Amino acid sequence: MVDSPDGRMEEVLDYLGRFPFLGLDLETTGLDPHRDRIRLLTLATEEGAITFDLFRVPQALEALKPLLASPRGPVLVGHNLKFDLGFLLKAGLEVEGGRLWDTGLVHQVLNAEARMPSLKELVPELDKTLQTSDWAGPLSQEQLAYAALDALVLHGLYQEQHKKVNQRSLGKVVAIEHRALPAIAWMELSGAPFDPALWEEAVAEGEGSLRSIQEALPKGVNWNSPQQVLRYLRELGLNLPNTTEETLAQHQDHPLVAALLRYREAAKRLSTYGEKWAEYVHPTTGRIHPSWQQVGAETGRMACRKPNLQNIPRDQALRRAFRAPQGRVLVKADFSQIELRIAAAIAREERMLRAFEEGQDLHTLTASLVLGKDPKEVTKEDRQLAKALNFGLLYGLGAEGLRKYALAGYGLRLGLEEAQRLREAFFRTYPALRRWHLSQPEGEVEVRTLTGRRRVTDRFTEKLNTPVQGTGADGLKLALALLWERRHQVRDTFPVLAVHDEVVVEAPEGAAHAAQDWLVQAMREGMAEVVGEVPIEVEVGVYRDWGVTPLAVGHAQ
DNA sequence: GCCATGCGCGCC
DNA sequence: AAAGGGCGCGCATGGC
Repeated sequence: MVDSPDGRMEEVLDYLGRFPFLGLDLETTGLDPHRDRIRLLTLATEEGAITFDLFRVPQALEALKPLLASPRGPVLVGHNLKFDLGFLLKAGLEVEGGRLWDTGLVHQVLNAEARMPSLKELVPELDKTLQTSDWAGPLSQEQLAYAALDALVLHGLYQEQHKKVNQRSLGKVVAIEHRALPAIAWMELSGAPFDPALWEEAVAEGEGSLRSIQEALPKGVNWNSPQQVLRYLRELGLNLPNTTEETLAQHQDHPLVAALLRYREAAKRLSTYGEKWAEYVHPTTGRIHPSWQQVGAETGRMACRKPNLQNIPRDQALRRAFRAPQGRVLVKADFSQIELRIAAAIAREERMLRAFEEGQDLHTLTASLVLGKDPKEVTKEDRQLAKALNFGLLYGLGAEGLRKYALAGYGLRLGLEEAQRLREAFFRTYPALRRWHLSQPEGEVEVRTLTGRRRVTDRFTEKLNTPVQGTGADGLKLALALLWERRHQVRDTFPVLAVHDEVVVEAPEGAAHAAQDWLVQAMREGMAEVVGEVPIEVEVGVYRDWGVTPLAVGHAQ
């Protein structure tokens, strides 16, 4: 326990610096790095733990900088390090990802799990009752022992996980996760800029349209209840299997069904994207700090919660509420058709690869090849159809599925035979895709992304989708990692959103150009590292807000 | 009142 | 031969 400033600090640091790895754990006065403070910082070696009481020795943090924040040094082992990094970052201590080992993330990578387990789940004998005790006042012996034990158990876990990572050849993936980790902590701490007044405007308009739609619907039925809707429609003589948009879309000619569809859209807007959002604005930063889940999907994709910023409607009225503060801008960049490129690389589909190399529009190409038209004669509708073919058939959609998918997703009505014919034409056009599908083994197998991320599944469609979606996630994480590692190339610039194939950063208006280059280079290099030979295209623009009000547009290949 | 589940739908 | 995949959240419902 280090609870008084004395001359031993240098000695202690010297001692700690000689170990290959250190368990790291913070006890804080709360969960919010913007409001709460670090009380204890524990570093554990296999010999024992040293706990610094930062209330009594605040200068210890500064003294620990050379040990914790230099690019080289002991591996820092912790559980859910995003939490600790948020507090350390807030305190001005920047840790490099190459030195980290997060037992939570590694467990998720080892088992392809979308949820991070608690440390208690990995070390059942651990007693967590003190975790939520009062860490602001005088500390009991039990509390001190708890802080030390938490850090100590990490050693055993690290050894165990390290072995499994090597056995399953997951070293590369684990490295990607650890390099991305500081960037994600950074993004969460920074938060997204949000203007509640603009949001409220959109909400008010939504309320108006909901009211007018409600007038077209009979009273006495809860239109939010699928059960009641189904019963009502049956009384009208419409016997439907369910009330999904896909089903209802086939009866749009019925005025009540049409009104119901409009009601659903308006109601969704107001329930999920309504008044509640004011609560998410942080009282001190004035921004929204969602919880980014680094391994949020079994494929390796990220997820986002409380609130989810990855499913904001594309409606400009809502997106413009994500608005940079005065004098600042948002730079938004996204990968163009990234999953198709990755699929083409994995399946070695020469025709697709050639099209990408020549800079062709793949949806137009598919339309022209499948429909036997000159590319110049491909209509907007043809291209829409090709989009449905490309995205649906790639991952194992059947003819019946294609019909529904084309109708629900693209508003296109196809007959079953027509769908069948298009499906066959698609696979004749891209024979390597067919071979890729046919080459999938039966039963439970492991599938991997191009970086080696692993998932075990027995489902055909997951065998196809996981390597593609997961490789995209790997490339995006490498891009985020590069932003962190190259953060000194820019000033006052940081990531605020990551949406699967899109990254948004915030920058001073005068530095927009530099921020754009920084972002585009990281995205190109990050993705290029995982896909190899396929060209990567990144579309980028500078805006006041989330892609609504442009200042300048650029293009980089 | 709390909690789990199913349905439905926003995004990629 | 056939099989899109991945999330989070709000509401309704039913059990306690």
